[in-house]
Amino acid sequence: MHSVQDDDFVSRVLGIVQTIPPGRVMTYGDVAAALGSRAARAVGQVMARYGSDMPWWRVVRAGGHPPIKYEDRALKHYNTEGTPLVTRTGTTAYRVDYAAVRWFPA
DNA sequence: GTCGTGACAGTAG
DNA sequence: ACTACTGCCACGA
Repeated sequence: MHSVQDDDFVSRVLGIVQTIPPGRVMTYGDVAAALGSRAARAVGQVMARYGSDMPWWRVVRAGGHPPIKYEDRALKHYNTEGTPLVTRTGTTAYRVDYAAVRWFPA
């Protein structure tokens, strides 16, 4: 029978994002890989359009950085959820402790 | 069916 | 650390 999230790429991406537990993160590439695709960019597009209603901050780039235009907002969420961050003194940007919080859907 | 776009990834300088 | 270029895939016009 048909699962709800098998309809389109969009629904599947959203489904994956919602499975990411608090304090954990996944890269765009990993989300795409979880779908069996390499469309990391397409995942970003979906988030930009439909991510408004979901924990988009739990999806980060390969380097561990959140979306470039939303780093401020993401930081607030990380701080709230207790997501381990790695900061370098003298650098403006931070990154999540990717190795420690990396999550892959079961 | 073609073109342009993008909350990306990886490599090179 | 940074920017620049290329490759990749899905979507809208």
